Amino acid sequence: MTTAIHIQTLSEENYLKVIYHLGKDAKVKISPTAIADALNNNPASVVDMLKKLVDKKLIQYEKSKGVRLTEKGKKIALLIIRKHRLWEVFLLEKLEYSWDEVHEIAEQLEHIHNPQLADRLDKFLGFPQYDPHGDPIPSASGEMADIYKTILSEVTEGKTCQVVGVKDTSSSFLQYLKKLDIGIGTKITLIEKIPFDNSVIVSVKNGPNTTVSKLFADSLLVHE
Amino acid sequence: MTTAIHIQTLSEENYLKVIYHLGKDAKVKISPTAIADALNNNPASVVDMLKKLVDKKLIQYEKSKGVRLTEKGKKIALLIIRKHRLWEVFLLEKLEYSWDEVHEIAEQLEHIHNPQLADRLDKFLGFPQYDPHGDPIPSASGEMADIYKTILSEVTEGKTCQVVGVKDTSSSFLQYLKKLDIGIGTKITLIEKIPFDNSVIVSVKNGPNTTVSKLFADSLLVHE
DNA sequence: TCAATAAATTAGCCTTACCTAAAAATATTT
DNA sequence: AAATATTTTTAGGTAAGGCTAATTTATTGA
Repeated sequence: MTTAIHIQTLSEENYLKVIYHLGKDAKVKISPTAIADALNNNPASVVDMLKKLVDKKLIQYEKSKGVRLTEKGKKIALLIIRKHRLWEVFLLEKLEYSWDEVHEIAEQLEHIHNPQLADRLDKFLGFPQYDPHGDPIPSASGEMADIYKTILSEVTEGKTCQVVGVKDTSSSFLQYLKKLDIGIGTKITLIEKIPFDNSVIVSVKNGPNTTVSKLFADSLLVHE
Repeated sequence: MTTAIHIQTLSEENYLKVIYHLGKDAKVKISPTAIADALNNNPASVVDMLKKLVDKKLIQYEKSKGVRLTEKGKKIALLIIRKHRLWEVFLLEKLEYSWDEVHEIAEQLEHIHNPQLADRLDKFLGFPQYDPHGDPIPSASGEMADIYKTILSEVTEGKTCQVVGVKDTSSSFLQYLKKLDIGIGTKITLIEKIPFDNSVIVSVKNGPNTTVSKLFADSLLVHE
């Protein structure tokens, strides 16, 4: 049976995406209010839309259990997230946008509909596993790798990690990164943590040791 | 004075684009009915929208003169056309879509908003001058080259031209093109036209002479 | 347990961008 | 110039997807 993914409206897609994300990072009940907060709109509007999504069999909704995506809804949500993250990689790597600019544009691009688009983009980009914020890109079949990213300051002494993103996108931080020659994919070895002020001694690209502050180490997202 | 290009709705952008195109290929009066035909909607709806566009100073409308774009409206229309054609190049060259698939996806992509997007895409693609249908890509400043494209059968004997697109996107035609090793940018020299059946003798990439039918020569778009 | 508070829902409105049907204005023919 | 046809415009309506305000239902905690 071919479960054709019918085209959703932009608004429906945003609801599915938000519901997916809310369901991810906590096993809590997903309420209309939570969705309204995430979408920056009104709970009353959410209730309307939830009815529509239930009718379309994209979600299940019982006051007791809150909102849950159906398999169909989850599939669509994951495809949107897949497209979002792939486009982010494209914008950063090919169009030279910066980390803090890609998200907003990807919010628009994720809604472009075409059956082959995600897979072709994926191939063109060389099947990236993570987006510029270090979040995993769902596979064509809708599987998503675990998120291993942490902040540099939590890496074990002696371990080498790879930069996947930043938590701070201020230009002063980004300029400092540039000065240290750190970008996405850069390998950093954590040499030692200094207990006194929690600063961290690292080696960038196996180069000479450098000391960075706790603030810095807290702002850099890495994969171990 | 910075004439900020305010964001238009998708619908407004489509009106501006259609009005631009209608104004291009004929010096005729652009009427609500003509616009309705082009957009596949109702003249009554068009009249509504024309009022809105007049209010926004994107068009001028007098029953006597019909609709005309203001400078502001023209600027926006050209930017949308620029994005459309750049995305078409991207889809064809980078994502390996075929000539007949790119238009529909570009119809969506042309509405992605970001101040730097068109220019960055342009640079990434190597500043292409024409899209896969042989239509000129407006420059960043909103200038558009003339359209020199014609069909192969109208090329002068002895002249060499370059393939810019196809008029027929049937798979039988596309397969035949593949067999003849003809793609976008391929150089073809028109050796001789046969009066009897209007077939045409050509040399592809300065290779051996081949004879193609009038139907074929009418279906291939080229630049002289 | 029962008030107090918070969340969910309903009811009624708004805007956008369409629609149809009818009326008004223009064009075209004869 | 009148009659006919065509366009344009007006009037009133619809579906999406928001909104506020009021009501109902749950939750909490005293």
